[in-house]
Amino acid sequence: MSDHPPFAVAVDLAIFTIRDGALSVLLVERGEEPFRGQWALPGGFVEPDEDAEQAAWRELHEETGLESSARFAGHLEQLRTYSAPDRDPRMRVVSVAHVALAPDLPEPTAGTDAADARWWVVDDLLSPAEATAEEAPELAFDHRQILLDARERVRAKLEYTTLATEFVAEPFTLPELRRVYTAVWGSPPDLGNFRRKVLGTEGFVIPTDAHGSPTGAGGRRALLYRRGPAKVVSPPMARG
Amino acid sequence: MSDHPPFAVAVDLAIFTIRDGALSVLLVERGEEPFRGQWALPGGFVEPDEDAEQAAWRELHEETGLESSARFAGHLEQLRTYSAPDRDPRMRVVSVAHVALAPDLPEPTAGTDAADARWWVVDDLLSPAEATAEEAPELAFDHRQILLDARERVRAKLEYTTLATEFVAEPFTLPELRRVYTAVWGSPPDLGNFRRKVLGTEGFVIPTDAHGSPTGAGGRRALLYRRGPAKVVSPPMARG
DNA sequence: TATGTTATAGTCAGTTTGACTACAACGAGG
DNA sequence: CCTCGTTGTAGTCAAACTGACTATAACATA
Repeated sequence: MSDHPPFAVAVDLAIFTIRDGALSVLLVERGEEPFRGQWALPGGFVEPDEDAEQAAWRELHEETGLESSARFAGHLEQLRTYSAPDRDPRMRVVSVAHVALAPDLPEPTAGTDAADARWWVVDDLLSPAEATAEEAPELAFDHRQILLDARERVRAKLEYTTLATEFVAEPFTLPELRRVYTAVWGSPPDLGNFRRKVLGTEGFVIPTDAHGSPTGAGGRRALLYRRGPAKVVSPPMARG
Repeated sequence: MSDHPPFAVAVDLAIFTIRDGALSVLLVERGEEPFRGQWALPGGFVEPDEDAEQAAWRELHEETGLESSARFAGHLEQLRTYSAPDRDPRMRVVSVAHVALAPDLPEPTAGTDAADARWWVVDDLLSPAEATAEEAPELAFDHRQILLDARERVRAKLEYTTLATEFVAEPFTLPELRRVYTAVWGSPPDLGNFRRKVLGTEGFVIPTDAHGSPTGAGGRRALLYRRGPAKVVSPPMARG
């Protein structure tokens, strides 16, 4: 075994939500060098007395404006660790990236060291033929790769878990839940088969006896459901 | 954003192989404090000019005795990062754990700072009613948890990927491949259905025209196969 | 009240599964 | 060299699940 050179350890977050039917991610405009003025995933350094997950929760609360008092409804999990020696020009920084997702997150407030913060449509950011720079800026550091990995994680997890319910506020309707899949996968799952799968999976959702509100576009009002205790969907739901 | 306190960054490896029909993992006996004399996953610190994956490969070669010259046949992937503040009593160390697996790994040689190194049966180490201390020592640091997570990763990946082929040396027979599933899952998948799934999944295995050698227990000799290009199995193979 | 829109229910052929049974090929012991 | 136990291979069949539909009920809005 050799020496143990000092590293800085950071967390970065890909915070997802569904806005206007599109999978969206929170980015902050950097107010400091390096990459000043560029957009990046929110994040920060791990403090001496916390682990990476606690740091991620702390950053999540800071960036979304939900102070620790407010109970955060949603999901946070570790994605993977990025550790290329030159990923930060200043110094050696390894980043433990996390994925978070939640319904109904408010417009963010710029953090202390961020010039600005807003939601972006993920597919715009990652489309190969990048849209206009207005809609798809280059990301700082290796955050484009992190975002790619994070999107794939969420896409995959919708297949074999009940994670989609974390994207909607309770109570919710099945059409709302289906729109989550549509946003994340890019195309809607078959309506009838989707219902059959969700309702046929024990503990995926729990029916209530209430009906949703008018959507503004007419049509029958859907039943309202709550999240069930089930976590896995087996066999998985097929991706379009 | 605050300061960035210094951390040490290490990698730990859960190196799996199948020995005598049992999923086995390589442990080293620590020759240094802390946890001197206890058994631990092999690992080491990340050097200034390498990323975590490179460090993991380096440790893998060192610990298995395969020097970089010898081509390592197997698989290495990142598992997750463990960062509890008190996980190492000496100092703040975050560990990027990896899972490796390979066929036919030789008896290990003790590394420079390890008193000893040998293979252990994973299920013995992790069984709730721990067997005798001879067969199931307590692991140093949080390595029991890492090993639990690593085993679950391998179990899960056998379901929906062709990873099992990384546990056998080419060319291999289907019964050999089935023994991998038996060892990892704890019970054998149905013989006929297993063949149907493997042979029916395009690119899982490639048949050769050669037959295996006598097994010593009589019986028909099985056909030999090579790994195919397919990486995923969809729908997954059912576990037990 | 008419009309378009949306949720819900049901159908049906084709595929995949899980649990079997039958057969073929081989090594070893008499 | 013939028989027997062992192991690999092939096939069967009902049950479950899927993917692609059609039909109908329940609304909101005009």
